[in-house]
Amino acid sequence: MSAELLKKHKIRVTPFRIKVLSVFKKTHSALSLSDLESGIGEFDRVTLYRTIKTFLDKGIIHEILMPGDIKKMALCQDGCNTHLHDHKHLHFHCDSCQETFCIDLPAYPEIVLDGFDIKQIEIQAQGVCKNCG
Amino acid sequence: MSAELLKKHKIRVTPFRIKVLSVFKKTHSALSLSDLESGIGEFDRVTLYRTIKTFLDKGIIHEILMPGDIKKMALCQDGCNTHLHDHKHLHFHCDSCQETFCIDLPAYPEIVLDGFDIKQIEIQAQGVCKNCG
DNA sequence: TCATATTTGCAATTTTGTTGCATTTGTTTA
DNA sequence: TAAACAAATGCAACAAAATTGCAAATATGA
Repeated sequence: MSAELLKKHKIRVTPFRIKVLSVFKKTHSALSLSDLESGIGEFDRVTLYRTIKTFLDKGIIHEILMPGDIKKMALCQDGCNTHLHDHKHLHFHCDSCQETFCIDLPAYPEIVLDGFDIKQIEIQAQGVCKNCG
Repeated sequence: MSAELLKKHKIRVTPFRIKVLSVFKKTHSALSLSDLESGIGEFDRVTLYRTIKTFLDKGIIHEILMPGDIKKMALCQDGCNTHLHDHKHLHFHCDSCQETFCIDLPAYPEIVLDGFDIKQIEIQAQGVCKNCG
């Protein structure tokens, strides 16, 4: 339940935040800013910006940036919080339906670069998704 | 030489484009929009936007989007053109010096997802680079 | 060198994001 | 359950970033 999620991250439960979360929960793919805007209905732009910022800071949602200036957001996994975003999944963008999905990977690829200390790896994939293929 | 690069992609050789390319060639890391702006000196913003758009379209440069809303650009490999961007490298962002590098990989990870037709994979890594580590 | 399509630079406009502040609301605790 | 207080909201004003249309300038091929 959305209220629990907010409490877990120690921020207040407000109608607007519940509304935003409900838009995220309604879909299984990641949302762009305009997806959110149209999903919410009437809203104040400033409040939405601040809500998104808070959700990002608290580890409630994460940003997904894909080639072609595509910027989306999706709900985080349970383990995420303000300081740690640990997503053992890749982000897949379908060139056909334009949707972006978070897909869990059984084994996350290991990459070693001599001299570099790699702290985090993100994988972005593009192609045709299960529904469109 | 920069003029050759423009000719190869069938666009006109102009002082402004040469200037922009020279900024790219001067550095080994990827450039943000403001890096470019300060590298060029005096310029018209509209012309810069259009030049970037043209270079992206023609496959002369590619965009790199990293977590934290970091957006940079870098010169493409030889093989790139309007329709195909084939980068067998990963993008590494150093949390210390804030620079972003394209790093060639000897072996690019193979990823298979049941039902999905993966056409392209991009890997973004974060951590501490060779120079800072 | 000329003709022509491309590119540039400017002005105006639109879109996107930010700041400050007064009001409202959620939560804690007595 | 009421009061107290911090957090969140909504509005207005502002600032920054990006886009459009168009006239003038320029690169290129004949």
